Amino acid sequence: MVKTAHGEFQTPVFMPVGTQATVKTQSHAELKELGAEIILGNTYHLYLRPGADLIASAGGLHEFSGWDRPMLTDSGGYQVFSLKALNRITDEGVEFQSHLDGSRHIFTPENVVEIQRKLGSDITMPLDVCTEYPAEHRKAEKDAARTLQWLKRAKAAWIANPSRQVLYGIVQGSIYEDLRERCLNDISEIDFPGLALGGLSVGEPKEDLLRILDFLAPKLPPEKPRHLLGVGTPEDLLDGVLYGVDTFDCVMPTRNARNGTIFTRKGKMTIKAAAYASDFRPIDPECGCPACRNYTRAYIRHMLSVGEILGLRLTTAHNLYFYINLIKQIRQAIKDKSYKSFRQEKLAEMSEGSEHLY
RNA sequence: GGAGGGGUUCCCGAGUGGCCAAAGGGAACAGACUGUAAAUCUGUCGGCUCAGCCUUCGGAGGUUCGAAUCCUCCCCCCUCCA
Repeated sequence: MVKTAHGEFQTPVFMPVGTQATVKTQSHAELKELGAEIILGNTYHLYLRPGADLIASAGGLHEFSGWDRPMLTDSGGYQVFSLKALNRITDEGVEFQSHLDGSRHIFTPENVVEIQRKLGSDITMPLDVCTEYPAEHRKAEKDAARTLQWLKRAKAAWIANPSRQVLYGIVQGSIYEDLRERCLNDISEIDFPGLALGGLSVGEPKEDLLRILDFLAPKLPPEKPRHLLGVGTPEDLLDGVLYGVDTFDCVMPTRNARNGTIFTRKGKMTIKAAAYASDFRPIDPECGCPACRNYTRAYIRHMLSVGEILGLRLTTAHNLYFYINLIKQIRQAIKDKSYKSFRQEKLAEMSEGSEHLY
């Protein structure tokens, strides 16, 4: 259980990504119905539009958007990675050009704290350098050292003007155990209330992700919540929990939904496939989501192929329901002290293939 | 009846003697997507025994070393005039 200024949420939890203060295609009422307890917004995107001051003048993100449950904002560190062609990193911070109009901006550890203060999110992330994959040890080391300096400055900025918001630390270090360990040790001296693991699932082999999680898990402070940034697939969630991850965020369920990939208990289903054109059954007869309760595969496929918005809404609702429900089942299994066998069963079921849903 | 324009690979549409199995777009099909520049992107898209061959640009015939492109006749569509 994690408490925030806007209520509490249970862990482990999956938070849908709502970059621009909206989880694409879903209303807040719908998100709640799907069981979303916390959502994520993005500092970089909201800073550019509509602007932190405007959101502050509305009273913060919660007032602005109408979402009254907890909210986490990512720092823009990921955009340093995903929009790297548009920015330049220095010790001071990141000089970047807006992907919208090319205008120049500077993000520093300090002003990213300040911007998020204006946004009023409950959990905030410091500016970090998300190391790309593959990266040589030297490069990863440099990024990690810079991230650490930025974390110290971010923490100092927060202390200078404390708030009810919490500021997490972020562990970088790419796929190198020595760097991950050094990051963790250095960060522990700064005393963050929660820790995020960054720079994972950025293209590295799955075994590297698991190796790093396995390596870090016993070294992480047990009393502090652990967030696994940007991860992942349903299988990743099952694995992450094994290593004590408390919170996850990922665009996968929402983005893949819009692109026609549906997640089911028996694995992925590409609903746009011709095979479903005249399949008048629900996606999954055992799923309780709004799409499965009321619509057929053929109809959902039709909605997507003709470009109707309802198709995007239905697949998004299904995937979020699937992720959130999976997490709920995980919580129950943990309560029942049967998580390891639960995980094995789930992984086995997911590998069967969606053609075995009936 | 007269004048003009046009029929191209599933659709739209470029191509007016060789570099054309034929631009581009769409559709279709397959794949990708992990702190969202994403309702996006990539690939395939006549057939085969696939570095080659065969069939194809309304139909038939002809000119030419070579034709979707030139000529003749025919069929169909559109616009304007009567």
